[in-house]
Amino acid sequence: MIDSKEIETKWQMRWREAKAFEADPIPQRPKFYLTVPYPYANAPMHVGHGRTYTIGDILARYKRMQGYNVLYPMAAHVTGTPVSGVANRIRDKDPEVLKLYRSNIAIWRPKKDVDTVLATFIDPMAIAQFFSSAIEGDLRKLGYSIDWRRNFTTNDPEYQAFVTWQFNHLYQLGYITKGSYPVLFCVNCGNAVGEDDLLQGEHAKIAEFVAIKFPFEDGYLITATLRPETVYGVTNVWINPNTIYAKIQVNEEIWFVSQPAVRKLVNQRYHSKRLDEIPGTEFIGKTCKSPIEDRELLILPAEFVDPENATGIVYSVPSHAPFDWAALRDIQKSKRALQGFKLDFDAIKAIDPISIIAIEGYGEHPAIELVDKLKIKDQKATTKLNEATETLYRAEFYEGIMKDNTGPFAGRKVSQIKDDVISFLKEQNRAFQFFQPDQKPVTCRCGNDVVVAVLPDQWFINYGDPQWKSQARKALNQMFIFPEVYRRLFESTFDWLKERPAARRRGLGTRLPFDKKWVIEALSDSTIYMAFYLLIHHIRVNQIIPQQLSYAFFDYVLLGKGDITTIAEKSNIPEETLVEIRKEVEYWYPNDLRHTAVGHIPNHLSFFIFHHTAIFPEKFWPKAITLNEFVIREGEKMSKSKGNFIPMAEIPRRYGADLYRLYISQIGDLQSIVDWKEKDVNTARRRLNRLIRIFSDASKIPDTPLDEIKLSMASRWILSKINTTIRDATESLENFRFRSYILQTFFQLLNHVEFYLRRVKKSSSERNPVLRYIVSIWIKLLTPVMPHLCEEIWERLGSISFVSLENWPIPDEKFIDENIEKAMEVVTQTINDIKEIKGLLKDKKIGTVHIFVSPDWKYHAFKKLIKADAPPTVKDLMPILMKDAKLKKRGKEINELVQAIAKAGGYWTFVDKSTEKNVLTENRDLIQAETGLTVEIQDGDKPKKDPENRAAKALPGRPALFLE
RNA sequence: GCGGGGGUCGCCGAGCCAGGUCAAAGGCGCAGGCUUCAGGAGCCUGUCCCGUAGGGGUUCGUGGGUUCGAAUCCCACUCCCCGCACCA
Repeated sequence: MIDSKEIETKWQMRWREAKAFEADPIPQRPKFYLTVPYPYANAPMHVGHGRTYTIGDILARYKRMQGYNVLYPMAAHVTGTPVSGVANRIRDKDPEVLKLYRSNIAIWRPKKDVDTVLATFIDPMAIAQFFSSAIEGDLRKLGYSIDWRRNFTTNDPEYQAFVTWQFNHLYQLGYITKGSYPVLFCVNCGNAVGEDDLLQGEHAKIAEFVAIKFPFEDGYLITATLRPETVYGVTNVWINPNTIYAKIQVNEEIWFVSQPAVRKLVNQRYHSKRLDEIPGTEFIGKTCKSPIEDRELLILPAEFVDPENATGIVYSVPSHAPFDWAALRDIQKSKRALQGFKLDFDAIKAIDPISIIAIEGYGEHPAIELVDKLKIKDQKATTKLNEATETLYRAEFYEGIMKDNTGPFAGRKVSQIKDDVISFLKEQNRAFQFFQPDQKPVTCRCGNDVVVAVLPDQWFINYGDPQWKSQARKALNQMFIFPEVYRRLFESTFDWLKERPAARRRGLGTRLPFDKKWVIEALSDSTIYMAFYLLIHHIRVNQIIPQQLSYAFFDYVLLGKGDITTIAEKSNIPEETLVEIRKEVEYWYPNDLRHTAVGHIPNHLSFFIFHHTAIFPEKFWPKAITLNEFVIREGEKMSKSKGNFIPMAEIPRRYGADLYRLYISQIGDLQSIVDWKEKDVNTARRRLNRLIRIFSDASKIPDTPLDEIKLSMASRWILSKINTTIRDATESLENFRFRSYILQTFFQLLNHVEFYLRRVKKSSSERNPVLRYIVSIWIKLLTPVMPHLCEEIWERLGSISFVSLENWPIPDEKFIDENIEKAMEVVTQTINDIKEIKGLLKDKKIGTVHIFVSPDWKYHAFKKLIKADAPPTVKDLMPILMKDAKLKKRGKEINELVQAIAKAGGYWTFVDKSTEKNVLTENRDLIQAETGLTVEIQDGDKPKKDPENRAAKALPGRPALFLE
């Protein structure tokens, strides 16, 4: 028997010792350069991650067997905040993180060593190194044919030199821009915060308000809104009487805002001097001016105004804002609400809502309608008011049209003028952008509230550059994308891609060469790294230090630019070395295929294309992308916290690499999200065990040439099957149909071979040689999926080479016999028919089945019809046969025949008469065994026994039956 | 909302691009049988409904349409999932 764990280790060692997958340029051989994403090295990978790598490896191995020189490299991504975040939290002794990382380390290390390793994790690079090498071990144990010499991490100084070079290029090309940018920010930590840094509100986004200035006394009331277009409908301003406001000086202006808003403004680059504190009540009853039409507006009290929200001052648009209407109605209704304020009740009663947006389905004042409809009592009914606000906002934004009283915007759709309104107001110095988190509370891990800060000198990569974009589109159009449905996703991504912030103030990574305060962000440093795999082992072998990796070095080796003598002198790298590296690049590049996850389309893969077109000449642009969806487990997303996480490291022990590879690659089409089900893995395991049994039996059979043996129909059938399977499997793999490939080469072929072995007696002289022939081909077909088992059997069959490096099989045409395959289908179909009839006759005792092969003339008729290639309808087919004088006299029978074809909608499988008769006769035993009946095969033209006159009903491929 | 994808016989999931042999692969589950000391092991059979002759009926989100013929093509509707930018 075969111990899968043992053979996996054995062959992994052999491959390693023989450097079987270390790929160097071989000029006379065609190359295939395949990449998959490097994993992020801050956590263990799980069974789902291996889907992409397995599919990549199947392809790599297939291409290698097809004669390509294949390079399949791997590295580790460590850039950004995750790794450094973990290090920080371990340094801070965060108990949750300590626990998590203890269990992570325990996956690979004995219990006694865990704390020692954990102690090193205060250094981010220790984490990166640990996981990077752990992941390498995991991937090796799955038998991936990776060239590990080229492994690196993205924080290695050599890689940083490469990224530096790339960004210098982008900068020179003018693709790097600078501007201000709002981010979630923790004032206490003095840093931007990401999802990982948040204690509460981890999915918070930034909401963009428009602050609008309402002239008031010696300055402005600063209101804030999400709907600046409503400023035309303002009737008054709301102030919370129960809070204290601040009077501040910003530049040359005086602003009034709530106290919490002052801090927000500071973070958003509005530095202020605090002049005074003013109770809300002091504003009430005074007036301010509307920002654009210069109308007098009364300042009124409203409790719904939250000083913590936005600027703490709200302008009122009762016609379109439910809150405003509810509050206005409250004070118009009752004088009592105004007690303690110096307010003219009549003036308040005189306030009329101003309608400025027309919208179908609503009347003059939509907010009033909604407040009435939802039976909102007063301004304290926050839940209902929020609901009404959202409904109305949505409706007005997408369907609303500005009315005539809205100046330059009259007649236009709300959704289309929003930006124009903002710039219109800005031009008149009446507005500015104002940000805050879109939810509350949002707190940093340090415990402080998170605010929005505007960073003044953020660096962007400008994917919106029209020339760059059209280059990228050109590249995309030339690329092969599979599954093809995803091309549209690329196209729409390219459409909306614009400026993208490309650097941060923290985390691991490479510093921006032209502004060293900034660290290049994790997606931006991973766009053309496929090229780096071609350099790194040369850099190491030649002991080139990072300082030698100048701009000119990369320009020469990657782009072929510059004078080699000068570069060699300046960098102190010998000319021969430079030439060798350059040759490596010219040989392997471009990347022939990138296989990765669908989720990368809107970011990494798009950047991958953009950056290649920016940096490299067209001949180095990537050729193809294939994609797969992710993996869930028993219907749920896998995550460490849910406890439903199967670490990749456990695969060899729990399943074995070959079984894993088999299961994960056939579980679903690339474009489906697949579900890892333990039951299904087991099914695959059972099938695999059957295969192993057959393989190991076959490996004991001495090699005997097949041409010395007389072959039965059964043997000819299975020999044909294996050869047509080569053809079909090759076609499947050429078209990236991995699932079909495995169905054909594993599940179906296994069924066929078992069927064959059941039918051919052990003692028969043809059985063993045929089996051995089949297995010797079969191994090769399966090597890409289950390389360990196949190597083992290959060796046992007496070969000294690696089957991984053997040639992919080519179908042997002399064995392909479609007639026999079809004939067997006729047999199977006949068996099924007999079973069905037998089932229906369960009351009667049946002992014998008479099988009548169709009369001659019907085969002739069939051939005639097929040759005519007419639609399978009675009116099309009849004339064809009626033209034939011999057939014409069988008018009635012809009609029946044609009816049958028309009903079936075409022709079923059939063979010529003698084949049909032979195959039924040869398989008499089989039919008898399957049906439990004695089988009599008769010729429909001269039946010996046919009491019910069935022979005449037989059709080609569908013999008539009589059971008695 | 915008953009992308999808609703298939209990469940998962092929098929749809290239309409006919599709009651629609395969797996899981379920049922029956065999094997076994026993078994959550293995093997075989069945699994939309009806049927004492290989047949018939009704199905592929809903409603229309094109066609001799539609799960597959067209139109409308409906429901679900994902992405929308600093988490990689």
